[in-house]
Amino acid sequence: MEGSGSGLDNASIAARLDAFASLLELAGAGPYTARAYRRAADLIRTTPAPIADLVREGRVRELRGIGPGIERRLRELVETGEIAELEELEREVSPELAGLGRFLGVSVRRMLEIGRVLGIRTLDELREAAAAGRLQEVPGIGPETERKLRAALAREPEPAAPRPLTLNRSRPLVESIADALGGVAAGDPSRWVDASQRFAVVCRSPHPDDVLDRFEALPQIVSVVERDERRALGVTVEGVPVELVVAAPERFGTELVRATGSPEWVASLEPLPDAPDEEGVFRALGIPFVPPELREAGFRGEPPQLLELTDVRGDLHCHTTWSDGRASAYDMGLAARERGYDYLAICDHTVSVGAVPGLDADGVRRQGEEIAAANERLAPFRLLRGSECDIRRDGSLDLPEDVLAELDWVQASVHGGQRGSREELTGRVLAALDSPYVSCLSHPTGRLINHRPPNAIDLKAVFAQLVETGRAVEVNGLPDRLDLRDEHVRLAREGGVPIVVNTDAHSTRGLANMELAVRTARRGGAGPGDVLNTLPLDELLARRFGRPEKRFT
DNA sequence: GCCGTTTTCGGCCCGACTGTTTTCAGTCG
Repeated sequence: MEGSGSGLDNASIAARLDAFASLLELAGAGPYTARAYRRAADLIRTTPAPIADLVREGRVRELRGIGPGIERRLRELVETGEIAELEELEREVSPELAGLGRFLGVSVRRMLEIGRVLGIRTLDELREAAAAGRLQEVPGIGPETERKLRAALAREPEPAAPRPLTLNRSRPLVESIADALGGVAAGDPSRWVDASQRFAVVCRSPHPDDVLDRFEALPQIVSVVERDERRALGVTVEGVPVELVVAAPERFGTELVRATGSPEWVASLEPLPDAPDEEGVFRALGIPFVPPELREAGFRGEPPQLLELTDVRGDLHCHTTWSDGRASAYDMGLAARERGYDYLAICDHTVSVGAVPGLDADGVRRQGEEIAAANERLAPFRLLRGSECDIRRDGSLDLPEDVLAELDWVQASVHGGQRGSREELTGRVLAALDSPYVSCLSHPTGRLINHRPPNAIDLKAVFAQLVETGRAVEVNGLPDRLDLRDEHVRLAREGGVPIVVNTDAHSTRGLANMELAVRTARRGGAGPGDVLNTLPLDELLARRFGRPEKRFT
């Protein structure tokens, strides 16, 4: 609301851009044009930066995603209250229906087709038509699509909320600002929260005005929406709010603990004593130092010994050009050796994944020859012959037993049919774990942060089966997976399931995501003793339970 | 229409697959 003299708040502006996007798309504008308007609308809807003010100040283009074209439309909207071309387009089609497509998950074109066939122009009329069972009158809509549309119509629209940032974006965001100000990154990313929403930087200075001025002048800050003596709330070029706290030197530790911990955890320690550093705060509280990853609601007592990145001796899940990776097995091995590892398991996809190139039995064997040759050049470092073997719809594995038996390490994963029922998914995974050749279950819940919810799988049942047969479960370090997530790591660890921290790297750079897997494991309280790939290679291979000798003797 | 550690043009993932439907949108890594 603040400062919007024209009465145009961000939500209204975003709604107009969204409508424009839909109608431009319909009018035959390029798909990238419509996408650009939608992205700008999403940004404007969720940022606390006052867009109307930024337009008047000529600063709106500092936001990433707003260029000269959209700025022109925004200026028109702010100055005249409308976008003339949009009003023109709206004479021809129902803007309400056009906008609905996005909400209901169907294309604008189909939405308007629904309106044309059923002779309706508003959401209320659409609801009536749906209730009257008329949706199937529209060509291309069968019983299944009707069911989905009715379900979507029954949902209440969710209030706009900014998408949380995954760690590959959230950490650089706070770190770049902290570095520029000589401060320390805080907020959710400092605890390695997988989907961060609260961003903060804490600086130490007896002259807060200087720091606050520098913050306002940073190139990555577009707008400062709140400022008082020692605190400011700025909005970055990504539209994300970042809190700056300038602590007096004697209270730096206090403010850092406050800005790092989750609100619930901080509240449980209040009042926080003054101290110049974090250690001083914990000392004054009379409790042991708590690593940032554990500063969550409910944490009490003595922190366990946590896994360190340097404990990890190898990575047990990566891809190569044999499937959808970008580097050869040799290059991946070289990069892993440079990271100080002793081993790396090459686990390319198998054929039934479909959407990516996958290996069949013959491919796995030919790759084995390449890996053997690479090992001669990499020794004593060792590439392991592995597979990310798909768990098919019927719970069977996507490679024949004799091929699986040749491999050193088998990750098993569900790829297709992830929206199946709890019974289906749990059954599939348990059936796959029946095979003695599976070493580790990959990305068990299949979630993709901001894209796909976790599968309906009974993790407790799966964990019980893993414990019984001594197989491991993965913490996948891809920033949008982090699967198992923190709370499931805790569940696995408490159940005695061996954990493996992996990157699922598709390039040599991807191997760096090990830190995300390690931090996620730490958030779940995992120590080196819980994690199999802290072991030397011979011990790791000796720990592969469930091999034929165990099963068949 | 926007953008840049492929920087002022050429990408912006995409192509096979699936379910539902009979032409297309969603899914998957």
